[in-house]
Amino acid sequence: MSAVDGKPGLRERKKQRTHAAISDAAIRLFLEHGFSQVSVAQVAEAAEVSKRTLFAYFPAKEDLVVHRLADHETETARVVRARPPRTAPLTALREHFLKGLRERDPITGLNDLPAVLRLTRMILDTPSLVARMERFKTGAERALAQALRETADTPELTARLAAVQIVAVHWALAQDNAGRLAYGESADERYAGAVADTEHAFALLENGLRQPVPPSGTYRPVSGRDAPAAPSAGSDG
Amino acid sequence: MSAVDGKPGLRERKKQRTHAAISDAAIRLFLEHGFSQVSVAQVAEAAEVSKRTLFAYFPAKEDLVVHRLADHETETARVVRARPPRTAPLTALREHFLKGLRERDPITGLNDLPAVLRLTRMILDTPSLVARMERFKTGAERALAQALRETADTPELTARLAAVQIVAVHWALAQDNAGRLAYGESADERYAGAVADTEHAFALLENGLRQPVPPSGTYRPVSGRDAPAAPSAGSDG
DNA sequence: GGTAAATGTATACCAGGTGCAGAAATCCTC
DNA sequence: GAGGATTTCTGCACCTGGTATACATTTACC
Repeated sequence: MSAVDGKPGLRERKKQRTHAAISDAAIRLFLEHGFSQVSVAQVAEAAEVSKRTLFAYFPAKEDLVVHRLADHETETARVVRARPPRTAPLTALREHFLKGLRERDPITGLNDLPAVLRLTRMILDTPSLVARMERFKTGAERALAQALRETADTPELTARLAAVQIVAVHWALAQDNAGRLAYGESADERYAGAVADTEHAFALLENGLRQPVPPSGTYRPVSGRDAPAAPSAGSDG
Repeated sequence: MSAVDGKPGLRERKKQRTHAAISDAAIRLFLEHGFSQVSVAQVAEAAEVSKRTLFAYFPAKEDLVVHRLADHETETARVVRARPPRTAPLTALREHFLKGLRERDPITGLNDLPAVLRLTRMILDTPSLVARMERFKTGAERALAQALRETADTPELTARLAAVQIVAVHWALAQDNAGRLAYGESADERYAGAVADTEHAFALLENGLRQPVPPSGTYRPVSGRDAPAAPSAGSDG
């Protein structure tokens, strides 16, 4: 017929449409009735596809949900690789995370659009989905460690250790934000605190856990609180 | 009958015996044929128990393997709580991990008894078992964060961040050791390197990632070496 | 010794996931 | 266009992990 289309080819386009159709049906059903309440057979039926085909597109039920987050697996590594010259990896990562907060990137846990909120909630409430996210963490650690080795001349072990710390902190920050939003706080309300916590967390990464870290310029050694003077901004206290 | 026995009670003893019987049969079969090659029905049959009873003792197949590591979930938290007065949590944790290395505690990855080695290998090679271990990590993080809050007056967020970093580093060190032993190195050969890496890792935790740590020995942070004088001892290079 | 509670068993069942053989669609070539 | 090669989809049977039900057995307690 008309060879107007550029490259993709009908087969390829159809595959993408099927992929999207299955994913959409799955998310819709899961959000409506809960992840464990919906069987893959029901998802397949809703997507007008056989169960066998569904598993050809998604290796497991959990992937119907988390495949959208797969891109983030290499995000930190990409940020480190793409950082401006003479910039420390940690600096680039902090700026990137702060940008994510500003833009309410769901990966930071600071997006309160109803759909995002419910999805986040569902993931955090479903052990098997959390487990799948952990696997992403592992992948992110590996990719980040490699990026540190290749672009910052970080020795093997140091790169690995730095990577696991950084990924763990990222995840903890995001989970903290998500938890607060799930609890009812709005993204705008949470924003200032999220920024303060992020700065705090990266300061901890940079300076170590040895002594309490100065929250914002003023250094308080051992007075017991490393939270800022205005307690409502950060989350400690 | 004879009320000779002290406290346990027959029922209790029988339960413990059944528990052990199931676990032993499982480990034996898994080591012999591989985790995924053995069905829970086979384990139940080998333990002379019904499948239903097996699941009454172990909530999931993976628990047949990892239940022996359940105690370690709260280990770091206990170490922090039991530390001597005026000792920093990190110091206590470092000493404890070093002690584990000396004693070839399997949790450090530095035990090369054939049985331990094969079990470690099996766990690391089986995704679902690794996932189960990750859940232990999460539990360990929570417990450690609480211990830090309660015994070191660490503020909420700081405690959480410190906990995830510490647990991640522990795990990374252990996995590195286990990986090397699985690769053929002996525990005794690895010991010096493991100690050096541990010191390096804890120095990183204490002092932060700020200044790139020198590849070999020129940089001495505060006290003594965080990288050994002989570069071949550690793992960076 | 008898009885209630706990524990174990057999059976059937559900859901996730895979293997297989064949139907159907797409692609490529003429 | 027609035809065959190739890929994809489907229906089906099947396996395994895990659970619900209903019934038997053991243990503890009086």
